[in-house]
Amino acid sequence: MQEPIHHALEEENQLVQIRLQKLQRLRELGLDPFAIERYDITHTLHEIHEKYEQLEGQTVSVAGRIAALRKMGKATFADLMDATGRLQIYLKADEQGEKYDLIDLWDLGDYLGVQGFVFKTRTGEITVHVQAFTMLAKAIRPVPFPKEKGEQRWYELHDVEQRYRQRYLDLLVNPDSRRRLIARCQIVRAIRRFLDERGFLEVETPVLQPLAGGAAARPFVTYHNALEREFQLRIALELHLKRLLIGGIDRVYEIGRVFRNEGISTRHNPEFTMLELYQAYANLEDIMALVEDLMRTITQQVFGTTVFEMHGVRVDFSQPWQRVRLMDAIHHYTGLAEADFETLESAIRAADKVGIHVERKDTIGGIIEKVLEKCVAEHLQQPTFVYGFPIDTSPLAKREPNNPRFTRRFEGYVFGKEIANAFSELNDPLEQRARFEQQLRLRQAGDEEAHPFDEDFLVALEYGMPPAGGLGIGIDRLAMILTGTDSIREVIFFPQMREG
RNA sequence: GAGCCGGUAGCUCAGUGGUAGAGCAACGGACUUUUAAUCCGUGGGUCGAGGGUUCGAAUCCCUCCCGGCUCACCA
Repeated sequence: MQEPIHHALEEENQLVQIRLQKLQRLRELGLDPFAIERYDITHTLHEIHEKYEQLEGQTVSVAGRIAALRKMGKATFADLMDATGRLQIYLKADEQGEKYDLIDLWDLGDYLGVQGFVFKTRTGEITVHVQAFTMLAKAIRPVPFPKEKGEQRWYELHDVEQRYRQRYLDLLVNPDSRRRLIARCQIVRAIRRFLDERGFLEVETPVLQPLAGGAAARPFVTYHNALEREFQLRIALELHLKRLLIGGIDRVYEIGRVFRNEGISTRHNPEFTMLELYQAYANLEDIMALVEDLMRTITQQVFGTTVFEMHGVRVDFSQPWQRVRLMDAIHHYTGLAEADFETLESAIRAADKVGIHVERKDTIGGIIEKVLEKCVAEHLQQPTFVYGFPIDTSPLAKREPNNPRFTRRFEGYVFGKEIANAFSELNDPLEQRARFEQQLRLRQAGDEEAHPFDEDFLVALEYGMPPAGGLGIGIDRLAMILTGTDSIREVIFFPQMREG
């Protein structure tokens, strides 16, 4: 059953009723704000501040939402807000005549276009002295603008649930949220610019796939009516981008949404954004250098600094990253030696020593990665590449030539959190087939999240893939780290919520 | 999925068995360079939903819904 549709008009809410009456009054006066289609502005609100020296005394036209309103008898001050900032406006009763009474029909949140001259009040605030004004749209629900003084705010919209469900209000009234979410978009833009300048081609690959591969995760399943078959939503970008590498696009990337049918938490949203890139003729060390360069460049571009701080830890992305072999890191932080992970039995005993519960489906590599997550990751506060991942959890990476139980794969850690995953990509079709077969055995043994066997991809590989380095970066987690937040929901405009 | 915490006015929050409150916002009034404007006054509530205990429930009990945190899951 669908819920009955609620119209604001039907609401008992007194605050809404009052605003509707004001709207009605405006309409009776022939000033219907919703009849307005355009309003010519000469400057953004920020530009008035920025170019004050030239604009002083000049007539300008600006528009924005009323974010504060201070009526003091026959003089009125209001703050307008647009995407670029805020600006005070000033009106005098004797200049406005009977139009001055229209101010009584204004509410916080209404859109106003004004024309007037720029001046400074005696307290020094840059202000537009309004000669003519037009309401451009009305808010018929109260917009919870807080009281502000400088950086201080009172009665801010705090309720996390409301902030996520009604993100538009959060953006409007919480400058921190606005900055954080915009920063995320700028990070993506900076990454694109960085890769484009280096000759990478941005592509789009299918979201609907017969078999979602390229990662270990449970997919969402959907159904195509005309084809009368199920499809899965992609869980990674990898296998299609490699097909493009095979097709001769030597530097390729995609920034796209992937979907994993798993739990929701402060670090997990069922749909999230991945960057994956592939560079022909490059190896793991090239990708490390690329990550260092990428992080140095985008932090400088977006934040104007390469220095970041979180929970009291300072990192500087202008510096080279540390490089440590995974098994060495485990030895360093747990005392466990590589030899302790030779067999499944010994690996289980080793995990037990450091208090890690091992599940039936876990492989040696799975156990090693658990040790990494539980015992090592938290120590990797400074930017660090951990390399040499176990083969059974890295079915798409080349083997280390001298140590075939491990692969040419690294993960990048910052502030104890993984933000990058890269390999020298496995391009041997025979070995790839064997690795998929191994994954198939894991799946048959009950590991729902083992990599699926993708015959179509193997066929492509058999036509020849160049040696290549590949990289995956979780954009959301990168944004979390660079904006200093612990919740993925703070860097996603509309995070997944239960139906409320 | 488990544990803990929370849901009261538009917003932020008090209120642990006895007539639902405060600040801000709203409304009315005063005020022609204010800026958390100020001053005087007024209205505003399905206390998340349902059930129970009780003379009496925002408050105690049960069930459910929604959210947060932690854990589990999730490379």
